[in-house]
Amino acid sequence: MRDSDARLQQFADFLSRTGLKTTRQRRHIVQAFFDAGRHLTAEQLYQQLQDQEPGIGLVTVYRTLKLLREAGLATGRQFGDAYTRFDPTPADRPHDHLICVRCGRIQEFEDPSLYTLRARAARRQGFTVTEHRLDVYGLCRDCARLGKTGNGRSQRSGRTGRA
Amino acid sequence: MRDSDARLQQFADFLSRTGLKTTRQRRHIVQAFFDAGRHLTAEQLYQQLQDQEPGIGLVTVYRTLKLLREAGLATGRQFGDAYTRFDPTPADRPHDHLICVRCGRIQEFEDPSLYTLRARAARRQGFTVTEHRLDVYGLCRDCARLGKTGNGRSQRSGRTGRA
DNA sequence: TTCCATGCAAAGGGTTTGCAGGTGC
DNA sequence: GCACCTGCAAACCCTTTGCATGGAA
Repeated sequence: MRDSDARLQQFADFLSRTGLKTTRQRRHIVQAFFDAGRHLTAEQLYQQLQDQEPGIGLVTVYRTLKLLREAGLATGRQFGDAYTRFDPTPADRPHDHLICVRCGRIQEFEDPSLYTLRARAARRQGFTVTEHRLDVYGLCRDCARLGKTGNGRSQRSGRTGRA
Repeated sequence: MRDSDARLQQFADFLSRTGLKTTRQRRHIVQAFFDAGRHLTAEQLYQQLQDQEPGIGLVTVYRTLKLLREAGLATGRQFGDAYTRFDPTPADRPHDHLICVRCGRIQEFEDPSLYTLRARAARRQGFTVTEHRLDVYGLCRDCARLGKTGNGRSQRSGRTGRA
């Protein structure tokens, strides 16, 4: 049984629990979402679906992703560009991101000591932590190498670029 | 001499260096920006300017903030909502944020060990770090207290809320 | 006097919503 | 059969851009 089948079941449970319905489109979207890679935008997921099940609207993809978030099965993130990117949760352990500012590549990492750090910061200011988001920007190995051999500039697109 | 005067001078230098002009509007916007608090949206800065110097357009505020970023004097950040928020840089030491998911309050903190952490994560994957962004979400002291006495729900507005 | 800057209105662009017809349950 | 769902088009909303007028150097 594929991993996505278990997730699909969880989502179905959420739907019936909430009085909503399990439709053909929702099944396809959720399955594609959990089978797909990480950090997908709604648009990318939509494109991917077109190949296997044309006729599913982008709007329905957005609506289903919203439900997935409400069900606690997906997380939305925003990096430098205009898009919201989605990750399955808690598919794996929580993780943070290294983002290459040149090619846009996104890699993940995990560091338990971050939990100590965030708890310490929060305690000092009377905060109660529920979650965090750490994005580390820089150059990936390949782009750093290119930089040394004197190559060009960023290839990113974002509308509201960072700093 | 106000802190903002020094910054204003830096900005003026940037402008002339780049072949751009120091205008009345830019002076007002930059001064207001450096005199104001942190994490302001373009809209908030615009509102603040209306009081002291009506007739400055929101568009000009956006354009000036963009120049400030290019000059390295401002940084844009995006938290959960749809807005880009701006901070003077490098006014103080770099810092990260605690965001109350209930009332939207934003507090700052700084933890040097984060630099060790991010360097370690990057090294493992061959990344070269240039900067990072850590947002910790939770409840501020006041909202946590309200929560215990059984009060209502979030007051945030965001269009593309997180997870 | 020459560009650059401003302000208005309109366009961009990702995401959400209204509505008429379709479909789980 | 009653809600809920879908897909289209249109609306939203923050941000950017086009254009004609105004202003710095």
